[in-house]
Amino acid sequence: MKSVHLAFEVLEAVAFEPGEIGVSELANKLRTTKGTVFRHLQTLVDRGYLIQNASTQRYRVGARAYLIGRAAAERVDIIAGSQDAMRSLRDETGETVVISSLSNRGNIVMNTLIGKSSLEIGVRVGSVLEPHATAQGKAVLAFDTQGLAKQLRRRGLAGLTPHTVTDIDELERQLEAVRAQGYATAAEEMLLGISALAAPVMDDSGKTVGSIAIVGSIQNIGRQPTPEQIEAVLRAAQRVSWNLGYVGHLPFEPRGGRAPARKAMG
Amino acid sequence: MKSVHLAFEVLEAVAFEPGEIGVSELANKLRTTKGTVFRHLQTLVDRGYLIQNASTQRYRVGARAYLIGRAAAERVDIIAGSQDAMRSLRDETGETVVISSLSNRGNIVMNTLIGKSSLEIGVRVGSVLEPHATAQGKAVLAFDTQGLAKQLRRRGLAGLTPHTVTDIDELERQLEAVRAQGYATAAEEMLLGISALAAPVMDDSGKTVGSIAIVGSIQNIGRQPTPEQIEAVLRAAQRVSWNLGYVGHLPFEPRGGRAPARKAMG
DNA sequence: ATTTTTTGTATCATAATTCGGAACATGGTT
DNA sequence: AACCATGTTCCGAATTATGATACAAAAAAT
Repeated sequence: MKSVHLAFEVLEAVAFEPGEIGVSELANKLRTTKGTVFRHLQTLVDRGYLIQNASTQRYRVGARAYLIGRAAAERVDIIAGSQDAMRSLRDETGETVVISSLSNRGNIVMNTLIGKSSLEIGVRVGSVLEPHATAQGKAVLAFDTQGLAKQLRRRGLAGLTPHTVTDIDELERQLEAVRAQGYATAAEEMLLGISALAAPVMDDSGKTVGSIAIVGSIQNIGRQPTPEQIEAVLRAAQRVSWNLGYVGHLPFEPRGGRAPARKAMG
Repeated sequence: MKSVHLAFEVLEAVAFEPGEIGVSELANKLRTTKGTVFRHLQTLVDRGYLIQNASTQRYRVGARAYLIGRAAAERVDIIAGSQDAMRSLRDETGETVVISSLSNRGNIVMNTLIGKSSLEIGVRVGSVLEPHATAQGKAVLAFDTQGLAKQLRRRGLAGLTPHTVTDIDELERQLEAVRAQGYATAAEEMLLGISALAAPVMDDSGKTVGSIAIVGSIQNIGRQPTPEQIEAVLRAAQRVSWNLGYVGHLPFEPRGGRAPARKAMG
């Protein structure tokens, strides 16, 4: 479905462009001809997904794109089902809360709630979370059943900071620990000074569909997070999963039963 | 651009469907064949705009549609520029606030903020506002320069309640009043018991691009709204218009404020 | 001012693409 | 077991999108 794919390429290129963009610029960004891009822009304007600035003749995203996004927000389960849990988690921990969703395009940041610290730490919605260098990535990898971890062996692990796990066997060991604990951490593995704590979110079929995480300064979320932080994240993940129809408990037991791993480490 | 149009028809049909929908149902809703619809569904799933429920094999809107919408929310001026004014207006009046945007598909509800009354009155985002039977419609008609009012002559005015204005000349007289006052009202003209008060929103070129309105019970927003309500709506409209780059004042003078220095947004 | 470059838009023949019908597979219902 | 409705696959026909070329107008450069 070539033309449809191209139409969406055009839509996305314009939508994610800050400001406006013209036909020519788009054409060689998408490696096509001006004529083709022009035609696509026209139909998208027709449909209200884009609008053309009458004076500059350049294009920007339009109202209809916003409307289908709103419709989606009500129906994409992990968005609708995480609203309350996000707020609770933010209030309990004070940290920035990040929801990510696993799609065929990777583990994508879907929603965020900025923490209370005076220095605001955020993550851009829509960005792709590195599987091996983020807490969210590891939380999802550990409980994934489609063999995502296998794919990493071929690709290799890029080192983003001195703390990034670049050895695949070391990563596997960490994933084993994540499975045992029910949560994943990543301290300064993506960006120096920033740390995260994440837990997986499951849907009604028990499949891992995303994660909920807190992200903050390494000063607030330590290499070994506090039991309170862990408990709060696990509880939030459980709540969201239940909202998605997940039955039973996540691999951990948030309350009673086996306490979260809290070994006295050297 | 036939296939692209159809692709968006499919996307919209699925996105605005409450719950999930199947290939066959979609095919005769769009008057096409199953094969064609199926192919389109496939490419949309490919791109992440739709997802297929593995167990029911039916389709629903997906994460990417949400992301596009989020990107649009930041760049569609009237959405981004009305956030604060909406909240203020809601707090000042206690009523439900509605933002609408004028597009080639009509005057569309883009965003709402539910009022404080215990009986919640809302308007569905995405719905089309009747030009002649809503305060928002009249506010836009009165200040429109593209001859939207002319088009109504051909179409005629459908009576939705006993209070709907169905005479085109009477409507013209009302529009004249709207131009003089800067605001429009519609008491029980769309739905008995419900009343609204709206003011137009202008962009940097001075064109009317939408409206901001309060909607509520006829008990709270009377046939002749209070000066406080009128003042609040007018001030909100002025604020939003300024945020869109509109220079100078709307046709009224809210309270002797002056326009801020023109500043590019984004 | 005048040329040069770059922009958005229009046209058109070719070729690749999408379409639609029919056939197949599968699961649920009668 | 037969039936019905569903999602999916296949393939020839022809509609449809493509990209080269051309044009107008606005910037940029001379």
